[in-house]
Amino acid sequence: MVGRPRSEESRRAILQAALRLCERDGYPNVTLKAIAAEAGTGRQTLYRWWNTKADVLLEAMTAVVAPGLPPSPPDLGSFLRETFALTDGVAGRVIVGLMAEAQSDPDLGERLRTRLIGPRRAALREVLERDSPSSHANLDLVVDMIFGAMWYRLLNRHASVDAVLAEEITELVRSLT
Amino acid sequence: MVGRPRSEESRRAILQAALRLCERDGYPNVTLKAIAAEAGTGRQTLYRWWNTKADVLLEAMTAVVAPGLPPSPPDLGSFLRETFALTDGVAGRVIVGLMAEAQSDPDLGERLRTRLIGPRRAALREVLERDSPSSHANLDLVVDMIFGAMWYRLLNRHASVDAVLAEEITELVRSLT
Amino acid sequence: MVGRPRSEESRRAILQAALRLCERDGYPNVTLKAIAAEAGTGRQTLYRWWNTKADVLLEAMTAVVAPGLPPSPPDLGSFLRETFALTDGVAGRVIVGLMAEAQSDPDLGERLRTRLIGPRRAALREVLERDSPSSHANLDLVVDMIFGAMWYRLLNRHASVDAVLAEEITELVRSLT
Amino acid sequence: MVGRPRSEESRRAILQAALRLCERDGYPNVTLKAIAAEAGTGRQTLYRWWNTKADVLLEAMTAVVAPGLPPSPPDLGSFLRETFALTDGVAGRVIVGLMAEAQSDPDLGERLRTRLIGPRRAALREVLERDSPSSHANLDLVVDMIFGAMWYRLLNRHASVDAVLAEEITELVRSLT
DNA sequence: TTTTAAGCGAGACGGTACGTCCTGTCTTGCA
DNA sequence: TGCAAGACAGGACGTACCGTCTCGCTTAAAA
Repeated sequence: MVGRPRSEESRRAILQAALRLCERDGYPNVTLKAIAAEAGTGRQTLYRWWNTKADVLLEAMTAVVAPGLPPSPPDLGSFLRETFALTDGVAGRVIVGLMAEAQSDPDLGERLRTRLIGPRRAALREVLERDSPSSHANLDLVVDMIFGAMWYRLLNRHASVDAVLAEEITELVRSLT
Repeated sequence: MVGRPRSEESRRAILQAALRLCERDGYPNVTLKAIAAEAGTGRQTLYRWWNTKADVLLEAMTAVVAPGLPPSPPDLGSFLRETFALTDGVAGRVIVGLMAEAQSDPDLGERLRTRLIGPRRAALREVLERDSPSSHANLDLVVDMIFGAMWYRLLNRHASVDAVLAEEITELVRSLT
Repeated sequence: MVGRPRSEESRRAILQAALRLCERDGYPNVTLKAIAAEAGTGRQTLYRWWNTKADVLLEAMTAVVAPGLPPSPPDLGSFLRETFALTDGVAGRVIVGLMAEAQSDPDLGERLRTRLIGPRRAALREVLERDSPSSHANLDLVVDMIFGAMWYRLLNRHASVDAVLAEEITELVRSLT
Repeated sequence: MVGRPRSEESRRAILQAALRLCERDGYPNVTLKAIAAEAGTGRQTLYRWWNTKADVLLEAMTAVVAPGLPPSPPDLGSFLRETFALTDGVAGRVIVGLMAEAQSDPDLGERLRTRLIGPRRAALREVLERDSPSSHANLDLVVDMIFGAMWYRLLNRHASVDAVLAEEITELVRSLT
């Protein structure tokens, strides 16, 4: 038997409620109970489709972040500017929260790499290959150092992740040529 | 009047128990209750001297990590090799857990920067100034990119933080000259 | 919407566990934690339906004591014999514990009077009115002195509350005629 | 060797602090910790001389109540009036609290009977023997019923323990003659 | 006069119950 | 069969009090 189909309305309500609460309370202070309450949905409905808070927000992120990214990546400067712009606001807080949670949940780490981090690495690689052919030798290292600087600042908050950083990195990479 | 002095024995037992449990269960799965039980101490004793799990482990880290670091930093290669070596084992797991927790606890973030991250940044800066004078222009950016690569790999686990990475970074920095 | 209904099974398990522990350890040594554990129930389930240990045992008493009492009270002698018989065993210990606790909890005192003590007073009054019409003048005082003697002995334990006491009181009341 | 003698000042401070807190917070809400703090004394000093809260207050009562009682008991009416007058205020609350606590502490019950309840029973007996010789037959029962009515009202609070009650009891006892 | 042993206020110690919160599962009736 | 509601067992949270244990300091009788 088939029964009643899944409520698309509930799904959207849950994802939006999750983002709203992350914005208001910060990722780690959000609970599944609160998400369900905020979404006006039953708790079981949430557990039926996702297993953890991280699952919910990972889906919310892919639904939100993906559209905001350039389909065919332009030059390094714009790529970094656009990427860094996305880390401002909820998205940044959530993705940092997911990364933090992944430290104790290897499966989540795997999904994070596959669905969020990996594609961004590939995109940066592509841009670098096209834009700065000389750095080919250690391309992966350069990718690590660029995104590393971003993550390091996002986590440690000793400096901001903004257009200035994009410009400085672009210049430094150009000097590698 | 003075009252009974703090038990140094309990203090050490708690710090060691905390590290032991982090090694066994992973930072986020450790509870203050379990630390007290493992240390054979009362729960109130723990709360008397620390407020949170993060406080306990921050103190454990400064007590453990500090002695393992070179007092006067040598050349860049050895500095990175020794630094990266420390991230292997419990210390790495704990410091990543602390960083994750700091995302929702600004005060912890501040203490982390002051007591752990900041001093390491200063040390790396010093090494770079002495070792690679040409990179002075963007010294802070270079520091961000080096430690960024380390953090990025520690968190995302797409590659290891080891002597090979130290070597590759050293070479790349030399090419900036 | 309705939600899952209350578990009648848990309710009974808690009431019985409470009585069992009172019998084993004595009313004041029973804790809500231990009741929940003994009943195999969660602590929150207990707090959902009752606020205090006294509430649990007040309900347990009304469920246990009420059925053991004569519906239409017979002559004074049998009334006292049956009433005194109930004070033997757990019921006596629990009701004394409740009375003791009511000294620091006025609301509990009120509930005790309404649900346990008051009805017994009314019943004794009725018996006296029918059985010893001459004592009408100070009926409330006589009630106080009869039940007072019972409580005084239950609390101070200088003598037992048994059929002998019932007989002696009956004779003395008859002599008031 | 002898060492420093006990501080009589601390002893008095503790007893007074205990009574003060009983008046303010009610016997069961008073803790030994709070008594020590209120008395400005160390906690160990308290434990050195008494074992429990009940011990402290039992001593406070005998020191306070005893002087307030008639050395050679007069007629029944005045005896009851004076006795009932003592139950008003802290003394009543404390003695009820002690009686409540004695339910779970047989040793305390024994001390209570020996030092407080027993002497009062003996005094009432003596008064009755002199004042109402006819009730000799069941003297103990009459004592139980008189003090019982008092205790019953003190505990259940359905009526006050005052001069009116003293008068009513006196009349009723006279009618037994 | 000096010892010396006990009492003193202060307050940390290991332990345990408190009442609250969230987790993941379950059981209702309605759609 | 999905869904909102909400009760269920379980377990960590941070707080309070318990009775015990050191501290450094009095205090007064014994040496």
